[in-house]
Amino acid sequence: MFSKSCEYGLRAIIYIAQQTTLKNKVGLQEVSEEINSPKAFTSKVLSRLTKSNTITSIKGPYGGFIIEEHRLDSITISDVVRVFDGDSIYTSCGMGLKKCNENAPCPLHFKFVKIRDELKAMLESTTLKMLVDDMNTALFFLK
Amino acid sequence: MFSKSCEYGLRAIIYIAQQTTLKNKVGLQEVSEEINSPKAFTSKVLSRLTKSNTITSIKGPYGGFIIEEHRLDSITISDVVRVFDGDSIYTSCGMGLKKCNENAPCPLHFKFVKIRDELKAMLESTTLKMLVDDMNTALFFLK
DNA sequence: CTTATAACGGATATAGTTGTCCGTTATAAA
DNA sequence: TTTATAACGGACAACTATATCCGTTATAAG
Repeated sequence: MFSKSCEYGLRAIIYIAQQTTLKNKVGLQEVSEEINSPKAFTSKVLSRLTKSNTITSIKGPYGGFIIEEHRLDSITISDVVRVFDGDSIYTSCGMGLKKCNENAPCPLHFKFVKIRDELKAMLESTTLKMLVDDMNTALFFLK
Repeated sequence: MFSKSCEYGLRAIIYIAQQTTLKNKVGLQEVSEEINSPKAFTSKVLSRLTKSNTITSIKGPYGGFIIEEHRLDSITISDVVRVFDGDSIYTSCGMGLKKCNENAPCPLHFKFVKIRDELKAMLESTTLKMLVDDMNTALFFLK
């Protein structure tokens, strides 16, 4: 469904979001341990989130990664997915046709669009804040 | 969403199904032209569909590929997807956790399962016969 | 039986993704 | 100003998916 980069990115940003609400700044080492991901690769992943202005990085001693708290309810899962995988998940044809739309549909087009739109709605309506709140009321895992 | 192999496989089998209802046997050359896919690679794809007993191949002159007509309403899109991509699309975690289920869920698990189940239901309920019938009542494209 | 045809299958090439390594840059603390 | 720390960034390695090439096998027709 999503690329590995995107999967690590989702797990990482949710962990950072959670720690942000606890006023903790976290480093690469800690993130990769807590989400069980390869450290060097996770570094690239976090850089992409930083360059897309989704998270904030602080260099040097006592540095790390944070998310500005007021942004937790404006950053959605869809935002993160777009950073890594673009919008292909929302637009690309199920059977790989370059040009497939309601005017020139593949045989699966209309059934596919229905599911795709629901996925899109779910990802766009789910914010980091909602997920962090969920994690405070029940047990969820990131590794 | 699906692998390239799977995408070619879906387009190919729908084309073969359509031609089967017109009593036509089709060859590799024709299939790859009609679905706009690389010929040699499509050969591998069709071999997988043959070895999984989804389509039938006939070697030698006047050979080609067919689908036994009585099977058109028992072969689903899901069957084809499983041949190429297994059942990962139905079972794997959205954020890549090896062990993610309702007892040890990732933060997206329950929202994800909802969409996944709808996708599964759609793919499992869509038969080749339904798609071929659709193609007789409106214009659909395979390339 | 011979020939032409078309699927089959093994080997190899290419591309993209995932993953590692290591030196550089920024910066907080002493 | 020096030192230690942690993110950054470029190069490269490994792996997987995609794609091609070409000889082999089966078989229909003459």
